[in-house]
Amino acid sequence: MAQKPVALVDANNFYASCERVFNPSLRGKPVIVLSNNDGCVVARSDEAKALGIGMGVPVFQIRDIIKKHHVEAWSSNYTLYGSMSRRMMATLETLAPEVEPYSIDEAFVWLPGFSPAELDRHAVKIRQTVAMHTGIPVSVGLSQTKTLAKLANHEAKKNPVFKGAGVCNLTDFSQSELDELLSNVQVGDVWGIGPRRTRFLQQHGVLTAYDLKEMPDGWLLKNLTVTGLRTAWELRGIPCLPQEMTPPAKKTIVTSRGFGRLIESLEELTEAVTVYVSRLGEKLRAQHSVASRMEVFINTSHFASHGERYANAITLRLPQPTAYTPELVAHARRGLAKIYRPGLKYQKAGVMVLDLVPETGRQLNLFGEGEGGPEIIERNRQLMAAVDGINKEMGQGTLRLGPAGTRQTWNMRREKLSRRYTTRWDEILEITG
DNA sequence: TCTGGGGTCCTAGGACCC
DNA sequence: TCTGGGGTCCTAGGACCC
Repeated sequence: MAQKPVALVDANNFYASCERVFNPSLRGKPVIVLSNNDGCVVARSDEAKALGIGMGVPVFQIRDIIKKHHVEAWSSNYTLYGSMSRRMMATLETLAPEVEPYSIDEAFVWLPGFSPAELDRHAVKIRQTVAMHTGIPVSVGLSQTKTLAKLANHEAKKNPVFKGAGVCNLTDFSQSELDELLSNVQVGDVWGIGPRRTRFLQQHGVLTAYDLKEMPDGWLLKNLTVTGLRTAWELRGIPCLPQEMTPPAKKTIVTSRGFGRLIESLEELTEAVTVYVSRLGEKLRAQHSVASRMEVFINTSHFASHGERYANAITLRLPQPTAYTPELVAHARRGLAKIYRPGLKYQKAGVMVLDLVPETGRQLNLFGEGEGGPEIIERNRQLMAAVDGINKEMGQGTLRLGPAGTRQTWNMRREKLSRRYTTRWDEILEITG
């Protein structure tokens, strides 16, 4: 039976490419994008990779390279990247009926009924159209399963045979040609095989994707659980991973940040947690969910050479499922006060909501007292909808709860932030002649 | 001085029940 | 020495992904 070909379309060096789209002077130069607080490298242009700058390295360790080679180091600008991602996905939607966005910079695209030759042409068209509409370069990998499409995409980026075209189409490979290619792929480069399993597999003589594919099912199940077994089947061309056209609602949502400087007082921690909970409430309401449980966590620095190390978390069961920010804030503050210890220098705080249920499906506490009443819940829901609407239109944080504080001197460092070219009128690209 | 943030799935083990 | 057999629910931790 003929299977449905799937393409993995993945942007090249996405964040660095986004910065270049609006700042052409960065083209041809080594560019890196930094994590929050300008801590680590999270994206690198090809030129930066060629300088030996690794993924995830702390910036302070590569100061010399940055200076010597005039590396352009930019703070991450997720507002910009999110907007560029939506443009990219919208473009893909025009090129194929079945698109599954997988992460901010990649999507699975199903192309039912295409012959291998048509797939080649369509992959080229995808690359050209995305480049034309967004300015972002992408690579395309094609095969019969998601895992093989991922692997093909990796080949399109790394293997000299495919790199020039930026496309690797495995759909017309014979089994022996495919085996040949798989035996040149390190087992650790297979999607789903992380550092831990790579080490384990190598110890057992399983060195390549081909070796993994050929292992007996019983051995795979016993040593790599059912997830490893699925990976091997996918390498054999048997789809085991579902096609998810509409993203399922999230089951947990987290908002957490490291601070721009260490903070000690409960007042400032409370201020930060209040801001995070407000953001969390927005995310929760955006997917029309309410939360039944909440976790609050704080910690000091892992790396502090002085000062005591401390990390703690508390889980609260909410009296009834809610997405009403003032209620979430009240619970978060209560939890924070319980785990706060004075005299420590805190580096990070975060809030998570768990056991999310659909807003419409919640159990209303019909006979509960006061704040639980259905009319009040409905009024609060409308209030939040109004606040979210205003913030969406006027910019995040335009309207917020008073006690969140306005100084926020603990906010993260972003020393070299590009403008929000695509989402803010006052920061739109200017053409000067 | 300086080390990201946000998710999912799977399994094992304990508490508790009949 | 030996000490039921299920079943459910919950949590913690591991492993992986971007």
